[in-house]
Amino acid sequence: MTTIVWFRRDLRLADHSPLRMACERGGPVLPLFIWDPTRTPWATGAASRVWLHHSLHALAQSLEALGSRVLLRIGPPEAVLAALAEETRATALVFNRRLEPAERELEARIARRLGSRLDIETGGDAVLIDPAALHTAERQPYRVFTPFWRRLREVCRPPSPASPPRRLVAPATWPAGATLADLGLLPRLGWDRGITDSWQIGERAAAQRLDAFVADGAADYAVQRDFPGVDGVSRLSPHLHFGEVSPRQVWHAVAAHAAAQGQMTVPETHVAWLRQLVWREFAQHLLAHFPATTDAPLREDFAHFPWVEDPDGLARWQRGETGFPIVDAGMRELWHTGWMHNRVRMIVASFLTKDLGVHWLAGARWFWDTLVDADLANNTLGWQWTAGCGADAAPYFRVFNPILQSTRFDPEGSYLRRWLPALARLPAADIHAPWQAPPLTLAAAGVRLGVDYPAPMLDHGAARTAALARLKRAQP
DNA sequence: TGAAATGTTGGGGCG
DNA sequence: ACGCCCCAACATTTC
Repeated sequence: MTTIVWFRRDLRLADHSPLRMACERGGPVLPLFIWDPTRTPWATGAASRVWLHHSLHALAQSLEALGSRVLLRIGPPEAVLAALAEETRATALVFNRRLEPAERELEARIARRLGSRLDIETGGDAVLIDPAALHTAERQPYRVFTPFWRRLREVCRPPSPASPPRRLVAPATWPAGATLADLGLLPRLGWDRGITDSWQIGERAAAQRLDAFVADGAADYAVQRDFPGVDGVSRLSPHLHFGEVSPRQVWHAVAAHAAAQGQMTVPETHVAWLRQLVWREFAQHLLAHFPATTDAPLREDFAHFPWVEDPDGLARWQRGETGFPIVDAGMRELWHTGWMHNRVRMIVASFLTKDLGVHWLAGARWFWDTLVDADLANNTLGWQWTAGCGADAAPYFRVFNPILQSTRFDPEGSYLRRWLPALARLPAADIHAPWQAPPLTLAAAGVRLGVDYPAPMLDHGAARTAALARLKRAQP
């Protein structure tokens, strides 16, 4: 009668459909997490592994508080599940579906291999609304965000989140499993301090962050969200990626906040933030409909685009040594914390794909390895959007000016100073483009260009012209 | 969720 | 007083 609950990117107990299904079936519940080190492509990146380690630790503690555990196993999921079903004489398997191409193929293999032996039931907690349930009047998938958003607001009525189970029936005997350390998720060299210092990981921390932001931060989100030097965004993305909180819970937290203030609808102040949650939804739907876009451009006219081969440029971008402060600050924030403000993500992505002309996949792979919120759907959408080859993509001529963006969105230079201490003593007027600062100002601030901080690696005006020429040629 | 080039307007300095 | 020019501010077009 045992039901296996296979945890994937849904590392929480509240509002967890498979867990609820398992409880309703009665009988023992066997929570399971599988780590597959052989997994390719888009194997979990290094920063994400750090997060995963701590999130699994938190999940294990929560389950222990319910008199249960999480069983850890290592290997290809279909083999692990088959062996475990055999060992435990389990009768059912429940899990949440995922929308990434490799995960959907995996689910299909599991259904073929185990469907006759196990009662398999799945949940769709990864999204607010199933991709098949939201389409244009011509029954096509949406490729443009705004109509997607409008339609979703009309039809999407996600059910109220479920409470976590109060207790779980444990199996009579626990099968042998791996320890968390056996998974080898933490790096040998201790570079993960920046991540663990920057984040509280796990379901409880996610709930606290959500509650705090809905109560205090969301009202100012529309105006604050573009300023990376201001604490104006929720930073919920890694929690959402690992399913420490579900999109449904976010949706309802906003609605509940409105109701508590006597409003029937979502307050206008919070709409801008929900809109971002729906960008995540849009990305998931796009990936479900266009699975090849993780590695190939959605727009066919980009199939043979002349990307520039520039390993040195790529390396300088990765290390935050381009000489453009806003770009370097972003790349250093990423390296240190595993996260980057979204405005700055757009700026650095534009710099890589337009100024340097480097293939968007190189950027996508770097983000994949270094972001704690690395999410295949979001990452694919974001990079293709910036490069101009994706859904609802930026028009080819949209090239961010890193100096202008910096002056506009970090006018005092507070973000730059935080991540580029070498420039901290420069006045606001000179910090965005230090190579244009008067020599006396540089000297007074203790900045020797090329020594304390790099000289700019290129001329943005010339790079922009070259990018426009490349891009214009690629247009249909 | 862009930026630069180009066009237009109107206030103010100045001869 | 008047016309001229400059240029900031804003609008429009173009890439």
